[in-house]
Formats: sequence, C-alpha cells, structure tokens
Amino acid sequence: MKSEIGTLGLPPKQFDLVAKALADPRRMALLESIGSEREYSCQKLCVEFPVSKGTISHHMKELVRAGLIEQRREGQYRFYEVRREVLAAYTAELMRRVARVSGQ
Amino acid sequence: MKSEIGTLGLPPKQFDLVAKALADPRRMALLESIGSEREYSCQKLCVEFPVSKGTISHHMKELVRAGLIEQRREGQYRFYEVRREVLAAYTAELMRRVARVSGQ
DNA sequence: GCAACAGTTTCATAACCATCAAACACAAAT
DNA sequence: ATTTGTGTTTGATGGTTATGAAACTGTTGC
Repeated sequence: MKSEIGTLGLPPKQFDLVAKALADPRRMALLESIGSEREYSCQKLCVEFPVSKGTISHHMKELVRAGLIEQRREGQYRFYEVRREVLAAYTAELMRRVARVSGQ
Repeated sequence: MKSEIGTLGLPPKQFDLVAKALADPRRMALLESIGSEREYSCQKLCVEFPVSKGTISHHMKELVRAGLIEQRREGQYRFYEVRREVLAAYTAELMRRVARVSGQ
C-alpha cells in the first residue's frame, strides 16, 4: 500500500488495513520492536520472538501491506523501518472520524 | 473496562481491546455514527445498518468492553455516547509505543 | 558446483469472530 | 394479563487468520 498521505487523510482502504494490522498483539509487538531502533533486521525479530520465521514473514507482509513499515533488502538480509507518518495519519483520521459534527 | 486514564496511558489490556474493537470496519462505522451526534440510540443504529439487532448488540458490547462508548438506559431504550478521551488515550499510547528511543 | 544461511510461500490446522435466527428478558401500552 | 416493542443471549455457521512444518528461492562462501 504505497499511498501519498500528504494533505488528504488516509484512503479508506488503507485505514482498514492499518486498523487490522494493529489489532493483533503479536504484530503490534513486532512493530514496537522495529520502532525501537532506526531500523530493525528480520533476523533480530526471529531471535527475539518465539515464533517461526514463516510467521514473522507473514506479519511483515501485513505491516508492509498496510504501509506501516518500509522494507529494505541488503544482500540476503531484510531491514524494516517504521513509517511514522502513516501511523500519524491513521490516528488523525481516526480522531477525525469521531469528531462530532451535528448537534454540537 | 472502566479505567482511569488520567495521567498514565491506557493499560495494556485495554490497549489491546481498543485495537481489536477498531479493527472491524462495521464496528468502526457504528462508532462513527454514534460519534456524529452527542448521543445515539440503539434503535437508530438498527435502522441505519443492514444487520440484525443481535449483531448490533454484539458490537456494542465489544465497544463498551473496550471503553470506547458509554451506555445509558432510558426505559426500554439504550443510548450510546463516544468516550473521546479513551480514543485519544489510545492514539497517544500508540504513538508512544513506536516513539524511537535508542539509536536516535 | 555445493553447502550453509536468510526469507518466502504453500499447506494444513486450530482458534477466533461476524453474522443470523430464534429464544429470551424487560418495559410500555392497551 | 396480554400484546407489542426494544434489546440481549444462545447456538450454529461460514469466513478469516495466526501458526508451524516443510518445501522453495535466493544469497554468500567454500
């Protein structure tokens, strides 16, 4: 999900993907680890979390699909980086959607 | 989930519940409707959404459980109100969790 | 080439969950 | 008290998904 979130908020489809991606505690934990450094290797995640590499790969795919992380390939290694603008756009859109309009 | 979100962020358990509650598009849409007015009746939701009242009731239960809405009983009717402080606390905690700490 | 390592994909499985229908509980009105 | 209306609970069902194992792809180094 490569979208421009410049002036207009998150597209509805991406909004749903982000919400879904954040809903799983394990995936959220993975995102937190990635966010704790400037970038985070897949290897480190595999060591840190008690799940198979297949499962890690699956979660990374979902996070990328939602636009929450960016992937960098370096030889045989993969590095991930959190896209905080997307996260910020999500929270902004979330608050906007429940901003009361009618009836004061 | 009745928690004091005064100075300290959302408790981890409630954080997970909120994330889960927001992940379903229908439930999110229900929350948006409730938030579009000062308060919203269950009746109105049942008319507005093409799902059974059983399903509406189920979603309301989840939203209450997450602390995202408050419920008021008035005779045979139910009214819901969005708890924006909880939503704000969730987004704050979300951003806090991915706020980079080490390695600049 | 071959072996070792890093990730991905596929397949199967179990758990979860959104949904409906129907039965239920409760309130209001006749 | 009986009926009607509003919401809840229960049971069943189909769809989604988190997970592991194993096969696969690609890269590094011998």
